[in-house]
Amino acid sequence: MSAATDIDEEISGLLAKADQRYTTGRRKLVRALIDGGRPMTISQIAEIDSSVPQSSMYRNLTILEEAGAVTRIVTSDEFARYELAEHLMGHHHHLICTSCGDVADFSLDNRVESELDAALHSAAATAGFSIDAHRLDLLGTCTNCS
Amino acid sequence: MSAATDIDEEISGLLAKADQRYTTGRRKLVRALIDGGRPMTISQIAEIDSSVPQSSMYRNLTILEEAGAVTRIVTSDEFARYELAEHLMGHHHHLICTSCGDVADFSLDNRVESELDAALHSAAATAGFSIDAHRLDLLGTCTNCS
DNA sequence: GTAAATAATGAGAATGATTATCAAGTTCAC
DNA sequence: GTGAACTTGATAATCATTCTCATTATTTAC
Repeated sequence: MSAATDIDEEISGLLAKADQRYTTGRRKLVRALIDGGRPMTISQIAEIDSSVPQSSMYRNLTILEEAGAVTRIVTSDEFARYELAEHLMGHHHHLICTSCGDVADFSLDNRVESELDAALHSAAATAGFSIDAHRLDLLGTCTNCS
Repeated sequence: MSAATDIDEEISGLLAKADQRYTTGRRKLVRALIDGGRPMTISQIAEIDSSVPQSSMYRNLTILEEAGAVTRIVTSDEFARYELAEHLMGHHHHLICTSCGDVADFSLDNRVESELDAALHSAAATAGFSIDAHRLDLLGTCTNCS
């Protein structure tokens, strides 16, 4: 778990590599993502920092995603959600509430995670599929909704 | 793995329970999903059976989903995909090609699957989250694209 | 420093998958 | 067979997201 400053530095580097600047608007988005602490929709990010116009949010979240600093996730509802990329957050998974749509993070312990990885690699090999990442979500009901 | 006839019968029952008829158009959709053998977009289904108008596809796939016969899955591209529900297909996971967007099915062996389930239930319990299902996808490159 | 060059911003228009509408066609109950 | 209730399909409407472009901010060259 890095301090916010370290994250900023890393993102600054990622953007530089992509020939992009780490502007004030982009810093605000990153700050909001850190503060939110879970994958957030555009409007949830706006609730945290309403000073960033919507069109800039979309544009800059896309740029941050292309630079590898942010991940865009699509659940089952109609809104995309954004969170800091896995190498900034640590590997984790999502609890998706099918009632309110909200998403929270959780992780599995390393033993389970690596057994799973082994099984996934062997399954992928059989199918001739080359793995970049895996994605594991739980669908159910969160504390607020139950 | 049930024969097509058994699937039809089961779907007929699911629709009846939802006060819906198993009409010709809905049968065609189910047939196309069986024939496709993987989660398909609206236009991929139309390639298999072009006799069903687009508005009916959307409407009836939604009805089939509400009846529990079909699952709608959203990956990262802009098109939703549909497949037969898990209790008709068997529990499985998805290989999602980040290059062409296509999705294929695979399964893990039962030992891994039940260890995973145990780990997931304990993680969910900690978060006070009640699990309905889990969803595990591999992101990478399929044989066609590599 | 200053001015030209280049990039980022923000307001609003455009796009496109999906959903809603509604007149016409089907099916069911009696 | 008739009428009520449901389904269909063509088209219009919706709305998250993307694009456009004039304005503003930042960098670079001198």
